[in-house]
Amino acid sequence: MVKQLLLLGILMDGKMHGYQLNEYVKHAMNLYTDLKKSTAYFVLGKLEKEKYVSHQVEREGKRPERRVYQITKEGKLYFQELLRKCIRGYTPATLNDDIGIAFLDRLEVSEAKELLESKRQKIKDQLKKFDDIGDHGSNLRYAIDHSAAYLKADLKWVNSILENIGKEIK
Amino acid sequence: MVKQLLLLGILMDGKMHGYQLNEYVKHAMNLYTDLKKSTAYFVLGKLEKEKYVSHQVEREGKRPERRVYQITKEGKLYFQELLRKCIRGYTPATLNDDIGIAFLDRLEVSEAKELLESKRQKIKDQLKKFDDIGDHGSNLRYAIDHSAAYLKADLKWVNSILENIGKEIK
DNA sequence: ATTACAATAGTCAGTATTGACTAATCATTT
DNA sequence: AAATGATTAGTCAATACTGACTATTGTAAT
Repeated sequence: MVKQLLLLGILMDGKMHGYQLNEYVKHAMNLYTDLKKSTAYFVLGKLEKEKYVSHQVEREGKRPERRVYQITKEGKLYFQELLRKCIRGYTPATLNDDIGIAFLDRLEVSEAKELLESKRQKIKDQLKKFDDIGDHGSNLRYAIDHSAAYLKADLKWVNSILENIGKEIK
Repeated sequence: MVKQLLLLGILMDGKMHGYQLNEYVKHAMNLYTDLKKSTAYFVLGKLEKEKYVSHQVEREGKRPERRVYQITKEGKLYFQELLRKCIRGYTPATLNDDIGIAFLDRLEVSEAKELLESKRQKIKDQLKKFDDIGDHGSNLRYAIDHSAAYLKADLKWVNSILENIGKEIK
């Protein structure tokens, strides 16, 4: 559903062929979702079946044929609907790695510490990447800050686990 | 992979039949992942194919037959492997609703505000639920705090969008 | 005695997602 | 002239996941 919104949103700005779409997603939208090429084609196919997008076949010089995708009138309406639903609703983030912590006591304390240090380093590396991103005045700014906030929460989380891991027996 | 870890981890504490497993997940593990019943059976089937779990058929009184699942020796090793991978690695949380914000300018400011208010209320409701959870001394505490931290980050995120939404033209 | 609902145990068809693969053209290097 | 790698445009089999459905037994209400 998010992926449909993403593709429709891009096509709202004009027609595009497959490669263009995928490159655009990979470079300009990589923060929002990691949409694989094959998934993109699948979603496009679905949107086409529902008449929300259409395509014409084009060819430039001797290059292989390519499909230029275009949003339809119904598609534009559907985009608005999805957009409203997405902004009105709330999908809490899922805690990906926490399940491991639930079973932390199955490991020896020393090993657990090492592994957690490794996780912490990865979080720090990610965080550094975000610090290196300069000023995006656009509303990409919100997504960047949002991601950074999550990363900081993750860092605190690991730190608090590391602090408490030794002193279970008080 | 997280789901395999979850099921194996539960089975590490003893054999269980399907219903028991699913109820346990639903009540004790609902914070970690929302594992559907049919997914649970699917994952169990896969784990069984790989020889990480086995099952015997039991029956109590005239109740329908049921499968009692049990972790194998290889399963215990595999659990350790998954556990290490899960604690060592890091899977950043995905920004579910941010894609909507990317297209926020396709809506009128007044409507956008209303929709965002609605989202904000939902976040607040969630947050309230977490505040109402008392003291869990166990390592469930970490997951609760982690979730609450994400929710607070989400709240700040929405607030900052709401604050800036009017004054794009300066 | 009957109705209704929770407990019990799963199946299955359909949807979503991905990794691996194919294939042609063009520019650049060697 | 040959090799290499980016550009271009997808397909396909396999995997993962879910909602909707089926059936039986026990238990409490009416």
